[in-house]
Amino acid sequence: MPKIPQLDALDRKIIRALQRNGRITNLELAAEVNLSPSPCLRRLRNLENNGAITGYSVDVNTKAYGLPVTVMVRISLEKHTEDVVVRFEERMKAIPEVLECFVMTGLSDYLLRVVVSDLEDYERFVRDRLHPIGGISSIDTSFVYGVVKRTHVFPEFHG
Amino acid sequence: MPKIPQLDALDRKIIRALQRNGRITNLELAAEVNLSPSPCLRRLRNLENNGAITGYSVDVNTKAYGLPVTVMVRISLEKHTEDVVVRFEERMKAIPEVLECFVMTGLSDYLLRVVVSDLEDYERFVRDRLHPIGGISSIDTSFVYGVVKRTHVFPEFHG
DNA sequence: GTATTTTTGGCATTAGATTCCAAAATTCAT
DNA sequence: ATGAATTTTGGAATCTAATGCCAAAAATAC
Repeated sequence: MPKIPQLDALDRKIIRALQRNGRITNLELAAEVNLSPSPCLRRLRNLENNGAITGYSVDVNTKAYGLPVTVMVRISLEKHTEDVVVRFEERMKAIPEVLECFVMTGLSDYLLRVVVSDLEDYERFVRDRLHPIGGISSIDTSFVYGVVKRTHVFPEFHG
Repeated sequence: MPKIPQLDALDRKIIRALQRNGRITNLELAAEVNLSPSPCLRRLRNLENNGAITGYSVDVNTKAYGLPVTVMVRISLEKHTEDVVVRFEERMKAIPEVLECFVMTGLSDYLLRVVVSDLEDYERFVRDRLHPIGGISSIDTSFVYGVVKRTHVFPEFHG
C-alpha cells in the first residue's frame, strides 16, 4: 500500500473545492484557494498520483436515468470460511446493480446500496443475483423513501 | 420539480463515461461515445441544465484526508410530528460529519453515513451532535470495516 | 546567518472549449 | 412513400485553459 504524504491545509482546501465542484477549472480552483495556477495544478497532480484523490465522477438524477428505486440491503452469511466470503465478495464486484458494498460491524455482515428500475426489478435482483450466490443466511431490505442530505464535501479538518 | 426529457441511449452513454471519469475532456468523451465534439458538448450542457446531471465531484481517500472512520447510523424518532421531523432533518443538513442521510422503510427511520477521525470523535458526534437534537428513540451504530465495492457507474439501461 | 531544499509565480506553448453555420438526418403530415 | 419542417450533427474559427519550464521567493536545515 502506498503511503501518502501528510496533506497540508492547502491540499485539503483544494480537495474540498473539488468535492463541491469536481469539474472546476484549474484557474478557478487556484483563485478559490488563493494560489497561482501552476503550483495549484502541481498540487492537484500530486494528490492524484499519490492516491489521496482516487477519481472523479458525476452525480446523476437516478429517476432521469431510469433507475428510480434505491435499496439498502443488509446481508449476513451462514459461515465465514474463506471460500464463502471470497465468492460472495467477487459476486458483489461483478453485479452492476450493486453500487456499494461495505463490510460492517454489528449484526449484519454487509451493507449494499443497490439501484433498480422498480419493485419487480428488485425481486429479480434478489432471486437471480443474490440467491444463486449461496451461503447467505439473511437478507434485510430497506427502500430509500427520500434523501434528506447527500454531499461529497468532507468536514473541515483541524489536525 | 423540473420535468426532464427522456434520455436516449447516447445521453446514457455520456453519463456512464462521466461516472467512470468525471474530469474526462469533451474531446475524449466525444470519442468514447462516437460523436463529434460539438454535439457531444451540447448534449452534456443539456443534461446539466435540465437536471439529469446534478453535479461533479472528486473521490478522496478518507484516510489520507484524516477521516479514516466511516460509520453507518440507523436512527428512529420517538414520534413523527412535523416539528420533530423537521428539526431532525434540518440538523442533519447542518452537521458536516453527516455526508448522507436517507429516509428508509423498515425498522429504522433514517440511515446516515458519517465520517470521523476516530472512535472518540464518534462519541463526541453522538453526544454533542445527535443527543441535543431530541426526539430520538434509538441509535444503532455500525462501523465500516472494509469496502468491497464502490462505484458511481450505473448499470446499463435497456428501456 | 547562510546554505540547501522546496514551493511558488509568470511566460510561452500546446490542447481543449465554445460558438456559429451549413449539411445531414430524423420526424411528421399527407 | 414524399416532401416539408424540425432536430441533430460536424467542421472551422476563436477564445479559454492546461502544461512545462525556469528564475525568484520562501521555508528548512545546518
